[in-house]
Amino acid sequence: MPRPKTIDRTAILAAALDVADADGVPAVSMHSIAKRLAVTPMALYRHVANKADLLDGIVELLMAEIMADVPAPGPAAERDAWLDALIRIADRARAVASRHPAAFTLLLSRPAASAAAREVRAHIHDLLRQAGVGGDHVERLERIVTTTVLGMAAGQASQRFAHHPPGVLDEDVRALATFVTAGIEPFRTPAEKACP
Amino acid sequence: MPRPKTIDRTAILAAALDVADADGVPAVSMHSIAKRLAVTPMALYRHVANKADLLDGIVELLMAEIMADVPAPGPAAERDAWLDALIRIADRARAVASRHPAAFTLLLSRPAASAAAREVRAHIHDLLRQAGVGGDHVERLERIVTTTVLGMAAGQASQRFAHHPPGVLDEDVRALATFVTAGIEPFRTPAEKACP
DNA sequence: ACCTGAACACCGTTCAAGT
DNA sequence: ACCTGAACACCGTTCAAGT
Repeated sequence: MPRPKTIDRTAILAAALDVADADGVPAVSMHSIAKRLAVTPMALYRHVANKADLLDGIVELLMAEIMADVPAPGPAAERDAWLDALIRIADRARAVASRHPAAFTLLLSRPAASAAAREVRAHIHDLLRQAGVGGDHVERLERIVTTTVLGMAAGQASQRFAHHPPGVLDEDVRALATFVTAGIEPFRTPAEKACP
Repeated sequence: MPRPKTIDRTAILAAALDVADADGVPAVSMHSIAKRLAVTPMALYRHVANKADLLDGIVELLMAEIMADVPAPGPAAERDAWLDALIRIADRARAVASRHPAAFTLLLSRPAASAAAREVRAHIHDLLRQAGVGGDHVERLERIVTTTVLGMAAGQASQRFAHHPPGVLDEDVRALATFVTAGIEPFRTPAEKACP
């Protein structure tokens, strides 16, 4: 006579994200999550392999949240559509970072091997190809661009740049877009380059 | 009759870095460090405020190691000297990251407010000014460049990019240099720009 | 001044047991 | 199948005590 299921992996990850948002990543523990779900710590091990798996689950959740509502890249409907799409993903990353400032740091400290992470990578590969980036540079450039965008979002959200005056964030975002766009330029096929 | 001093902050931080290198950041604990120093955990609290202070100390150590042997920027002895200097700092960051892959992640998750961190920042500010970056963009661009360089070094060292084929690291480094150089370009004064 | 010892609430994870 | 309970070694940090 099997018991009714009271928790599942989704509920556990959601609770973990709640704890991280409320009390920081160090407060994320099997005990604290279990308490929040009104369950014994050991009950979690039926749905989560161990704590590392749990943290990776949070990363997966954040990645999925970044990609939510981002349409798959069409066949380059308009010229420079790739740039708009890239900026939209960066904006979403910033939004997610400000909603989950503490948890967001995990994105840079853990390998991004989940399905959601691979989806984000594949998406950006497509965009870079549309931008005319040569095949052997696509993955390399994706790593660089992703690191820069996620790193800046994490840094702003987690107060790593606490020393700099607030209120200039908009300008920071614009500068980042300019930086990334110009940084990609040398990797695009000559046909796309312009020099007035 | 005061006791002879058996440990100091420097020894504690060195031991902490050893533990992180050997067994990962999660293994860095007051107990594990104390055991390594043949001392009671409580003995550490005379030299370190708490665990957060200890982790910040590791960041300080890594920053100092990055800046070791990097000469202060002279008055722009040669044109494009700034680029060589910037690349040298990035190379040193990569070297430190590969020596301390686990601990290096801390650089991106904790505020860089130590004296050593401020020194690195000031150094890069000077280099960017030499490159002709306008005053109101210098700090902004330093944050972007630092995030990109440290983020890539951390990602490579900590296997965050484990999915990509090994052995292409040299090409990755060259691409990163190209990307950063081109990304800075739009922020330089018109006099320095060239367009064949 | 500097370190020890005992103690606290908390942590990840195990094993065996209950329904 | 799913959860509980007791137990383990470990964790950060306190307080009072030793030299």
